[in-house]
Amino acid sequence: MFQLLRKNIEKHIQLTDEEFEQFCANFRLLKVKKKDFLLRAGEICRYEGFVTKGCFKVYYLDENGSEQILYFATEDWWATDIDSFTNQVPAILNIEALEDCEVLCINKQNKDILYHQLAKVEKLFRIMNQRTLVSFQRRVISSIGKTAAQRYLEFTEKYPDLEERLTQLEIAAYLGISHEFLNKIRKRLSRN
Amino acid sequence: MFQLLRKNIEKHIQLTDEEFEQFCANFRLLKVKKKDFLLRAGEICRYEGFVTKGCFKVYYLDENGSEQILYFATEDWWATDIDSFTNQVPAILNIEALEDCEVLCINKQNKDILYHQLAKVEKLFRIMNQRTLVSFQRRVISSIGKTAAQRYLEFTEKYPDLEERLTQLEIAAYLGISHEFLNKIRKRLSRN
DNA sequence: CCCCGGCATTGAACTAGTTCAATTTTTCAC
DNA sequence: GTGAAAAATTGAACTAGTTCAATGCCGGGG
Repeated sequence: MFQLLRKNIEKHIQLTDEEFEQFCANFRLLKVKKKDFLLRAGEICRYEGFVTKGCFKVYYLDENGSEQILYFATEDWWATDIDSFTNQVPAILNIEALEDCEVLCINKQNKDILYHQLAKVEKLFRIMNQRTLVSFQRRVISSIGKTAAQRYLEFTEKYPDLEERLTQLEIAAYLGISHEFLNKIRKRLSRN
Repeated sequence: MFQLLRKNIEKHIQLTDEEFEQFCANFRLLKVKKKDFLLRAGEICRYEGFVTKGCFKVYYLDENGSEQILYFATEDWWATDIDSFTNQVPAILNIEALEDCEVLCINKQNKDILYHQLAKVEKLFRIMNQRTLVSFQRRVISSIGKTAAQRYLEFTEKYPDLEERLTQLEIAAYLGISHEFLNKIRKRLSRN
């Protein structure tokens, strides 16, 4: 559990055993049952979470009640409404468990403590934010420039494991198309 | 020129005069004429630039030769291909001047020096990345969930000054629609 | 001053994607 | 295991957005 977290952050910075101890001391393990929420839009986001088990959907719910899924957070992913968490303002995103989940959570206070105690942590999150930013920039490029079928193929190539784990409705809400149309795309593709 | 840069970074962190001197010493002013490129896809992005005059478009050029504009960088904006700049890999983005421009540029080496010399700089870019990330997340939500007309209205509300400065083609390439259709949206809206 | 290349405008025909509704299949709670 | 609910499948009618082509506009370089 914590080993997974360690591996995750050591992609970006190195920590001694003591430093990692100190790092972990600020997290606590939360269990979230399927269909329960880690965050609801309107609330202030209390946690930044590192998923160690299960899968969440992070999504925006529009005025018509339709979901736009920003990303899926499975094992080894972070999940939060960054704006709400860092600025302690009401969230616009929902974070809901698609399976029974376990998440290592840190709150704002503890994160600020970490930033003070360990200079490296500032760098860690700078790099993580940067990488996430790059992937969202690519997603914008895809969503404004590619067809639904192309975006679907990109999705399956990038996250082959996710496809089996999710329903057609969820994938459609991620791609920004109706689930009926996704069904037609799949049929078309399977006929080659 | 440097005052604009100072104001820009002091939204996020405070610097003493000496620190700011040190900060600035790593930048140099570049002039880029209309239609010239600050970066071309395929090259390695040499600079991270802070625009002090003019306007750039930062865009992806797809296999069919059509442009997807990621953002416009006018005065007080930063422009770069982050992935290419930080990891020194070939860029996928083009950065082209829409007007005669002036940019304060820092190269990778100098940026790394800054990260070492001034711990605050790490924080500065962590926060800047974070804010940019939030705005791209919102853009993804819009582009997968809203109609072209809604996205156009969002754009004009968010960047009222940009609308007059750009051509219809450029705005359309930002919204991810054809310029003909943007024209029809505008006509429809002006008839109320 | 004029001409020309790039931009805006418009309409017609088309295609991608949606909505609705009906039916089947799968899942899963009891 | 069974019944109910959620998800998948499919088709028909529709709408949003594209593509192409023709025409007009207009601003700046010679």
